[in-house]
Amino acid sequence: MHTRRTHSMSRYDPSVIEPKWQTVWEESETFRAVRSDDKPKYYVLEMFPYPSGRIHIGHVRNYTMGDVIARYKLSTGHNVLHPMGFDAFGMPAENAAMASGGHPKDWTYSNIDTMVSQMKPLGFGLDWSRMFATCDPEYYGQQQALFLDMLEAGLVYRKNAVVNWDPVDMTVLANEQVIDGKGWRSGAEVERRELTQWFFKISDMSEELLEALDTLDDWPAKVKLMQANWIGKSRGLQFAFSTIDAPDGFDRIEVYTTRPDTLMGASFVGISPDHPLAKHLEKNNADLAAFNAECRKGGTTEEALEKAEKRGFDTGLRVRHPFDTAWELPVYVANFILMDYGTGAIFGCPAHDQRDLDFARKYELPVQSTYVPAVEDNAFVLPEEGGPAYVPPKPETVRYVRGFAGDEAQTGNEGIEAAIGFCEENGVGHGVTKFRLRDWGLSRQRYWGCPIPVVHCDACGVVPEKKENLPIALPYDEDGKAIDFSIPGNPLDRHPSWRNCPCPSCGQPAKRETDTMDTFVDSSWYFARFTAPRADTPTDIVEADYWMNVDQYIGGIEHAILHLLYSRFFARAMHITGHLPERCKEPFNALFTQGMVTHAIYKTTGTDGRPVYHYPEDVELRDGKGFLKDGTEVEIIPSAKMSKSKNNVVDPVAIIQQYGADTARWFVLSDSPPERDVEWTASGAEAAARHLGRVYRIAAEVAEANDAANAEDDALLREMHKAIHDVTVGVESFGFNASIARLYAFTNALSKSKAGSDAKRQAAKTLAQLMSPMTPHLSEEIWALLGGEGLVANAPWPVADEAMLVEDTVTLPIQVNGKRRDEITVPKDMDKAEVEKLALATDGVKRALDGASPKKVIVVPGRIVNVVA
RNA sequence: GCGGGCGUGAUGGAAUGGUAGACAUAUCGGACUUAAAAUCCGAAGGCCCUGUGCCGUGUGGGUUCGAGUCCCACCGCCCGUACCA
Repeated sequence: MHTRRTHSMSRYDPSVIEPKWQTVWEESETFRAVRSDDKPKYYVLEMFPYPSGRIHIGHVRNYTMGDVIARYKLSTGHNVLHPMGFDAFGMPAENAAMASGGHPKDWTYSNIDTMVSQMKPLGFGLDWSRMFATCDPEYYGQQQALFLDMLEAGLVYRKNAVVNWDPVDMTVLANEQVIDGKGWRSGAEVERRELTQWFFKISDMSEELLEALDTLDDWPAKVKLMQANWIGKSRGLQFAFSTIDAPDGFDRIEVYTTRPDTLMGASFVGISPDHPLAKHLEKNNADLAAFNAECRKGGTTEEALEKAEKRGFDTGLRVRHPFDTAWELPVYVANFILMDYGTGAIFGCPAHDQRDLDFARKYELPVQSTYVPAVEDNAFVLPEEGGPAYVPPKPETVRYVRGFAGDEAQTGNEGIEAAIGFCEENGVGHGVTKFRLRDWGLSRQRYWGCPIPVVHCDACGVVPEKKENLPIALPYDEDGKAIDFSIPGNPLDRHPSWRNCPCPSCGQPAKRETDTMDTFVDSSWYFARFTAPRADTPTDIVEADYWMNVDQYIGGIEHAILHLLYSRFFARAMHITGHLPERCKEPFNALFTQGMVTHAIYKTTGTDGRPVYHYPEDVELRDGKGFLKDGTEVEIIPSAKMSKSKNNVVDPVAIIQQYGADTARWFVLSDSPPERDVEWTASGAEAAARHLGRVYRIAAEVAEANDAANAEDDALLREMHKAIHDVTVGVESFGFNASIARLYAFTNALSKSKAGSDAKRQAAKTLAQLMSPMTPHLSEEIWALLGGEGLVANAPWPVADEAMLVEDTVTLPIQVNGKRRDEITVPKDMDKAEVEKLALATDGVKRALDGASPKKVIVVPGRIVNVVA
C-alpha cells in the first residue's frame, strides 16, 4: 500500500494537486444537478456577478461562501443545485464602448470569458452546464414573453415620470451620472423632465409584500426591517382644504397627513413644484415659473431633494381651515414636497415638525403647539417660545392642548385615531392607509438592455408584440454599418431599420418601442431560470416545482431593498402568470447578507479637473502616503466598497497563482466574520499557505506512522468529536471564521498528540473532511492518501458522538461583586449548596470578603459563581 | 435629510447576559543550521506604588448579583435612498 515514500509526498504543491482534482470532479460530474427523488434537494445561490472585466477578491469571498454551503450540503446527503451566470446588461458596457470604441456585446462576452477562466481554477462546485448571461437572446427573449404575460395580467402600465435630463447632450442620465447636480460628461446643470414610461404595479402588492416579511424566518431581521420601512405603511387622514378665489378646477387642495392630531396647529399649506396647481399658477406668474424651474434643476434622487436647502414661494393663494372658516392659511410651493408621495400637498405644523418649523421661521409663519409633554419638565421650551419642534414618537404619552380628544394624557397614536374619528364625524376627510412604495419604473432610454416587446401603431396605439416573434433581439449594427456609441442617446432611436415593423394587430407599418428594461428586471427572475435554463418557456414548471425555492441565497447587504423586493414581486407575478407554483411566492427561504470587501481609493486630479483613480498595484505606500511610479502623490480615500469605477479593486489571480486556490479560499474565509465588511489586505496569505502545507505534512506523517493504540487515543478522539461538533455548527451558521479557528486548534492537537496510528489516521481523515468545504483540493489529496473511500466531496459528513463531548468536571470562576477572584474545579453535576460552600472557602473569596459575610451567593450551574458582598 | 448597520490588543477577530482578547497575523526570544529559509518550542492588552494590585470592548449615562452583549443619548464610519449593479 505504502509504496510512495514520505519524502516524495512531503511537499504540498497546489499547482499539481488542484488541476488534478478539478478534472476528477468534472469527469465524474460531481456537481451536475439532476432531478432525483432519492435525496432531498438543496438549492444554494450566490447573487450572480456583473461581468465588469476581471474577478475581484469580493467575488472570491462571495462564491467561496456559497461553495462551502454547497459542498457541505452535498456531503450531508442533499441533491444540490449550485449554478452560476452573469448579470450582463447595463451601463458599463455602453460606457466602455463610448470611451474606447468597440461594441457592448463584444466587451461583455469577452469579459465573461475572462471571468469564467478566472473562476474555474478556484474549484467551485458549480453546475457550469446551466450557465447563462442575461444578455443571451435565449434569456431575454423569455423575459420578453414574461413581460407580455404580465402586461396581459394587468401588472404593467404606462404613465409619466421624471428623469434626469442633460440639456447639452440631450439625453437621459442615470442618477450615477449626475454629479453635484451636473451631467458627468457635459457638465451642464441637470434638469428634471417628464417622459412616458413603463411601470410594474408593485404598489398593488404593498400590503402583501409587507405582511409576508413575517414569514421569512431565515432572513436577517435588519433586511426585513429595511424592507418594511421602505414599503412604509402609514395610517393617516386625507382631506381637502377649500381654496379662496382660486383658478377654475382648483377649488380644493387634497392633502394627506400622518399627524391629523396636529391639524389645530396648522400654519401653512405646501404643494410640490410638480403639483397641477403649481403648474397652472406658473403660467401667469413669471416669478413662480422661475422658482419652479429652479426647483426642477438638479438630480432626482431622494437624497438630493431632501438635503437641498428648504425653500418656498408664497403663491398668494389662501385656503380656509376646515374647522374654522375665518382661519386662513397661505399656500406655498415648497421644494421639499414630493409629487410621488401622498397627494403632493401637505399642511405644515411647525410646532411638531422640525422641517416645518425651520420653514415657518424663515417665512415668518405662526407656530402653535397642539400637545405638550405629559409630565412637567422645566427644561422644555415651547416651539412658539423659541424651542425646537416637539416630535415625540407616536407611542409616547403626551397631553393635548389643542387636540380632538380631551385633556387627559394619551399616546400620539390615540390622539391620531381620535382626530381621524372627529374629522370623519364632521365630514372632514377620512382615515386612509397609504404606502411609501412606488410603482417600479422599468423603462430605460438605453441600448444595452432587454428591448420592451411592444409596437407603437398610429391606428392601434400601443400593441404587444406576438410571442412567436420573440426574441425581439438587439440589432448588432445599423444595417451593416457599425453603431456609433460615442453619440449621446439611445442608438435604437436613430437606427435606420430596426424600429420599423408591421403592427402585430393591423399589419400596417409601425414603430418598435425603443426603451429597454431596467437591469433589475433581468436579475428578478434568473434564480427561477436556473432550474431550467434552456427551456423554451420562461420556466419549466416541473423543474421549477422540484428545485424551487432557493434554499440559501447569499449576497451583499447593498441589495437589501431593491433587488430583493423586486424579486419577491416577480415571484408573485410569475405565479399569477403561471410560471411558478404558488408556494414560490417567497422565492428565497433563507438569506445571508455578506459584508463588502473594501479598499482605499487612490485619487489624483486630471488636467481637465476630473478625478483620476489608480489601481492599488500602481501605488506605492510610504509613511501613510501614497505615490505613483513617477513620484506623484495620490490622495488616499480611506475605505470604500470595491468598485470598478473607482479602480480600487484587488485582483485575486496573483494570489491564486502564487499559493493556489485552496489558500485563497481558506484565507478569505479565515479572518473575518462573513457578514462584516473587510478592508482587504493580502498580508497573511502566505501564512495561510504555510498552514495548509503543514496540514498536508501532518497527514503524510500520519499515513506513514505505525504506533500502537495507547492511553492518548481517547483524548485525541474527544478533541476530534468536539471539532466535528464546533465546525459543523460554524458552517451551518455562517461562522466560517470560527470553524477555521476550531480547525487550527484541532490541527495543533493532532500535531502534538502521542496517540496510536489508528486514532491519528481517523483524526486526520476527519480533519480533511471538515476542511473539505473550504479547501476541497487539499482534502481530496489527504483523503486519498489516507485510503478514504471515493471522493471526500461525496463522503458522508462526520457526526459528533454526543457521549464524547461531555466533560466530567467543570472549572467554575468565582466572582466577588462581579470581579473574578478565584476558581474551583468540581464534578459537572455537583449541587448548588455544595458549590457555594466550596466557593466561599477559596482563598480569593476569603481575601476579598476580608471577614465580612456575603449578602447573597449566585450559583449558575456549570458556568459561574458570584458572591455579593 | 431619512431608513438600516457597525465600533474589542500593533492587526484580523473570539466571547447562549457569566473567567474579555479564543484562533490567527505581525513582533520578540529559544531550538535546529556553517548561515539563511523552512520547521519545531515559547512569550506577549495597558498601567504603576510589582500587589495575586488597578484600569480596560468609541464617549457619557442607565438596567442587572454580573454588561463587549440589553436600554437611552452622543461621536465616528459603512450601506441604501427607487436610472450603478
